[in-house]
Amino acid sequence: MADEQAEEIRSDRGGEPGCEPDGPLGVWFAFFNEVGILHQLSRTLFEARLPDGVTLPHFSVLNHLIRVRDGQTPRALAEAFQVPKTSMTHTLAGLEARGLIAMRANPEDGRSKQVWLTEEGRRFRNEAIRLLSDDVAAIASAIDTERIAAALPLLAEVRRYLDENR
Amino acid sequence: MADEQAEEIRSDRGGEPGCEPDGPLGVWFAFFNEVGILHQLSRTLFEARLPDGVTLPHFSVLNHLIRVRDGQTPRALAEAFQVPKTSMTHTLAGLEARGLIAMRANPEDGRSKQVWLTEEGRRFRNEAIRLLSDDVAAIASAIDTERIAAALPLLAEVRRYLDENR
DNA sequence: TGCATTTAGTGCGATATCGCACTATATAGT
DNA sequence: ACTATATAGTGCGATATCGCACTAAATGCA
Repeated sequence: MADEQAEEIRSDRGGEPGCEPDGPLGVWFAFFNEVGILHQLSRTLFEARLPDGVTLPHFSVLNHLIRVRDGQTPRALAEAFQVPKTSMTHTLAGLEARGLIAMRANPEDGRSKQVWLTEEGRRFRNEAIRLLSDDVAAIASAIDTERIAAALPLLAEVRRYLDENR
Repeated sequence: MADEQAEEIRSDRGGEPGCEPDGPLGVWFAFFNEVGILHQLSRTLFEARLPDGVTLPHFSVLNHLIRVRDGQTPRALAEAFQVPKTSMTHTLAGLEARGLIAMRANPEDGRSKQVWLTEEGRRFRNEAIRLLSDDVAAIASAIDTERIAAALPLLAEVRRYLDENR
């Protein structure tokens, strides 16, 4: 399995014009392929550790509200995670149903709401971090975190480019 | 938006034990966050270019059958992309309905099938590459592809680790 | 050889994702 | 001030994702 994917990534068949994305294009296709698989794997891992019914988008929103700023609008959150508004609406509904957030009218915009963490939401997020820590620590001890840290700016650059050119 | 995410990634709040994943753990959380967003952005971009109803998983399977090997089993494909069997079953059903693949009994295993590209499937995949090329080329001209190529082995390493330790 | 256990693919149903269209509100231009 | 246009959030419905359970076939062990 992993060998087949590695073969796909390493293969350099060249030759057929227009059929095989090689050179720079091939690199980028491989990159996005890796991203897709990494996303799949990490989401599966994280959701296995979170309580039943709690998804990665749930946790990510809670984490974002804590790390970045509480009281953000659904629109801002949707943009932060690059998901459609309706997807974010659905995610927030799940969080609100669990009492982890509260949605209140946005005093600066009559069309809008602000998403606020509840005390339960804060506790929940901290507990989630604890639940995820062992696995993440295991990854950190198996793979050189310095290299990941060094790669982050590049990933952010790609993200920014895609965001600004969509 | 991008600034908020950048702030999240760069922030190093330190201090509260057990509440904030910092140091190596924080780096990994940031990494997986980037991966999730990149996946979202790339999927949206690619699916916007593909014909209506054709998803990234559809294209990815076709591409995989061409680049790696035709005639693979549903199980092998599900493993390659790290998706559940039932998800792959659904994806393949969509491809077969469009006449892009044919599923035939696997002569080596009575329980199994093999997924074969049709001529239409090959043509379709080549056309899809063409449809995606302009955007990917634009990305390649904006961001140093060498750096992406240099990062690929690291991404593959993370993928391999997650795959082997799930 | 017989049988317990495992596995491949899928039917089925629940939930997540997300586009379309809409209402209410904000913004921009005259 | 008025109005055309844009925007925030969501109802609704279609499709994708995926777990559970199952049947049929394969594998491993005594």
